[in-house]
Amino acid sequence: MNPEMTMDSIGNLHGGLSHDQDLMNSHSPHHTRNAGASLRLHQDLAAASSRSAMVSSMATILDGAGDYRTELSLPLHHAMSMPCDTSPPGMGMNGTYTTLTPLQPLPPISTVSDKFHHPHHHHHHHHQRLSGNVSGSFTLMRDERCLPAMNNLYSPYHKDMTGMGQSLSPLASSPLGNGLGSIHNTQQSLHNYGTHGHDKMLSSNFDAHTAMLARGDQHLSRGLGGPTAGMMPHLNGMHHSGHPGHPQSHGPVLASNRDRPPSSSEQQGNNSGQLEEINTKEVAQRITAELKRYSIPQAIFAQRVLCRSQGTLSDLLRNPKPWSKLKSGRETFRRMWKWLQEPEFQRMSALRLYLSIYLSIYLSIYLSIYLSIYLSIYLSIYLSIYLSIYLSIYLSIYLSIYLSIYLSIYLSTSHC
DNA sequence: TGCAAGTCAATATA
DNA sequence: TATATTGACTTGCA
Repeated sequence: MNPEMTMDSIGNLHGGLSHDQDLMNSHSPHHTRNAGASLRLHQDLAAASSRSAMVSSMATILDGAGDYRTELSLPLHHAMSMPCDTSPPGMGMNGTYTTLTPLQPLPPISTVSDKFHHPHHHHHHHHQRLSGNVSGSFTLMRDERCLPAMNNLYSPYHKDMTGMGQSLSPLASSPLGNGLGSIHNTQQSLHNYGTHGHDKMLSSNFDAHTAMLARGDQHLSRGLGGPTAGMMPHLNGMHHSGHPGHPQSHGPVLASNRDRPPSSSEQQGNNSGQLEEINTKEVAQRITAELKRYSIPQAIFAQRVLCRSQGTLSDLLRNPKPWSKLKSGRETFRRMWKWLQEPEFQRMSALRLYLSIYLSIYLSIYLSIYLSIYLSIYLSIYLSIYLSIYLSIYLSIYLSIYLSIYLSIYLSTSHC
């Protein structure tokens, strides 16, 4: 895996944003039910956009997938089962609970802080994005979309994060520009390829990849801070948090905690402190919107991307805790965030691969059962008919012969 | 040892 | 059928 390729999106974590603390604080610690109006906005925007071929095929696949929930634990392809099977003694293996067992500890994002101001990184990150966003990430996702791979994404984190925020952060102009802007742009792009009603997964795959190639300039412009750079969520505003024209209070996904006193736990965990904090509410809203947009069931996303249960994901999406209150749960939000940063085709390819494997297993099982039942019924009917005809003919011949002989003998004797 | 965080699986609900 | 809720459990920390 090419570390730089995988980190292009992560690098976008650095932007001129701040944490929308008011929104975060509006949540009760655990079960405040206020998915609320802002989420509705995302959903409305999602509904306004026509679906791409990828979307329709995803929905088709998912609709036809049947009871995938019961199949999620099947030992599928190694790449698919790896996320949760490779966990140390945890819930999936021995029945005991282990918090975050599938998750490997990530190097703190903040650990890149020492490189952050390095002018060298600042000048070179454009090239890194060029290679990573187009080809590198593709290679990654085809083969290692599982969570360990995702975790591995974070090891090059340190290197590629550097300097990202400097060029990107000024582009972050609005919260919608972060998340929904991305959604809209990509949606429109994909729509150009998906207006012919593709029903098959393969065609969808092709379209998605074609669209990705066609959108290469778009991705590049994202990385280079072009007009579409607002698509990328803002990251911590280490360098541009003070931009006068870009207030930070409009829902950044990532925000700097520079302005707030670091908690004791953060001081313990990171010498440099946690430089960026994910706007969990924003991430939750965007994930919700994306899942709805692509008709991705929570169960699939939770299992495949987060290695969590559907209930956990649902709770996190509906009741995101403020970043400052999260502990190990930050990892889950990081994964959501990372997923959001990936190009659509990467997201979908992972899920699609998963579904295709599932469908193959499902169909094989279904066909085997169907054929066995069909053949048994067919054979039973065939044999019954065959035997009945055979027996009737045999008996009739046997009886006729027997009777004729018997009658001839009887008549001969009686005549005498 | 108690508490909070995080998660799961079962169940309820839309 | 997908999503929301809930109780029970593990883990980590003070």
